[in-house]
Amino acid sequence: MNVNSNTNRLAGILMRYHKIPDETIRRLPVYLRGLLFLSESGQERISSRNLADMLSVNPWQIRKDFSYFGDFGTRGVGYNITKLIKHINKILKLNVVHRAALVGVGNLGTAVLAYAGFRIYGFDIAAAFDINPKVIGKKINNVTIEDVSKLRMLKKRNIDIGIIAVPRSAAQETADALVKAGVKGILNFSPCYIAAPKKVKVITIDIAIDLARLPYYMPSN
Amino acid sequence: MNVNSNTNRLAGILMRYHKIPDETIRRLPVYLRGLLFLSESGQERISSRNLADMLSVNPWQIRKDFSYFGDFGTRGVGYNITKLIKHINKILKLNVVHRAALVGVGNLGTAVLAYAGFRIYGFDIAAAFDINPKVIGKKINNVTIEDVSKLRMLKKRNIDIGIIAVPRSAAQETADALVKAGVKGILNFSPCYIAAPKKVKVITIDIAIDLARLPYYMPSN
DNA sequence: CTATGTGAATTTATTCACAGCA
DNA sequence: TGCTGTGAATAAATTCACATAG
Repeated sequence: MNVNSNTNRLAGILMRYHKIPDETIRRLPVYLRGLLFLSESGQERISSRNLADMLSVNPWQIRKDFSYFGDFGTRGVGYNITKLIKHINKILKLNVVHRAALVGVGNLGTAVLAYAGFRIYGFDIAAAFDINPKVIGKKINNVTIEDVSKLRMLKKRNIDIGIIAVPRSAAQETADALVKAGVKGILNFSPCYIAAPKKVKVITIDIAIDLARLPYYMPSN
Repeated sequence: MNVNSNTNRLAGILMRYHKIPDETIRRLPVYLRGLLFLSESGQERISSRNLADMLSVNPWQIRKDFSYFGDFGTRGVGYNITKLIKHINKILKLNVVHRAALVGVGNLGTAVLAYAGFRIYGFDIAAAFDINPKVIGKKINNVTIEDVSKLRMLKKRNIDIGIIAVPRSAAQETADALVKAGVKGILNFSPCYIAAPKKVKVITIDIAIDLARLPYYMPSN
């Protein structure tokens, strides 16, 4: 009993030590984007202050965020950009290519399929599905659109992420199918809550909801 | 001087009293979406618990959020849905129609223009601009695409929101043009920071950045 | 002398527990 | 009795200040 309670306490301390704030995880991709930009332009080092100015955030926020993972920088010098990119990629598990399947190739789906911005984070949209016979067989961005009934065994095809871009009424069943096919994460563009097993992470992006809080912050005259 | 300091203190107290957490503002559109859905299906009342279950959040979070604005509900009964919708719309300043101008009618821009989800919050994309002669003059969703050089005097056209869906390299100049034309808020889809005067609120949506934190939360096996 | 890394202080947000009203 | 509304308690995130390393 004493042993147990000690073990639990220890586990608690270790977990607490390793616990990364969600807000930090949310910011890491932003830092990464900036760092990749700097890397492309050939820069080798950067200080927290300069990176902060560039991204319009606070330097101490950046240092605090990085400090959760160990010593990335060199005191008096700054951060080595290449090294930092590698570190962040590893933390976010972006150091391996993630293959994704898109479901729903309408206006938004097409935009997603054509969007180049995913590649810098190591994402590859490797498959696309739709229910509309008119678009099935078509090729967009080197991806041939398949019948949605073929949506299974994604795990076998090395696909671990699903992207939902279907109408709201079909969103949940699409999610269910994706889970069944073995994806471990879902990016949902439908304006609704998606239920999924705990082991599958769902992130919902609702463009309208972000727009909806804009007027609140706009001056009235 | 004494008077001044008292006034300031009073203003401070009043402002503190009225200060709404940003996180609450972020959640209001989510509640609103759920309530609109309920309203459509004819329901009249709902309790914080039922709404919470529906949206997969906590009841006390909902009650706390609403409590910043006064008494919306009836103890022992719940909330009147219609009344609540009106209240939230007013808080978010969605009780007037907001006309928006879209700049950049590529894949993403087209999807935005075709997206019906904005309407429930009272948004109306009233104008669209592009630089490509091939699309200028075309009509999508009843909006005729204009030459981007015509992008000015949006205020005169009663447009107060700008939506940026151009390549990153043109994002900042587009924002500058929108500000000059008199918009008070900008929704930016370009993967970069946008500088704007303080009086203009900018909200950036970078789809890739949201996707980028998905693998972190996905189980490794 | 410069810029990181981190405990401590502060601020902000969430959760709880229950008084108070229908 | 049922459900809201809200102070108080807790937890989380941000900001600060400075010791520390190059």
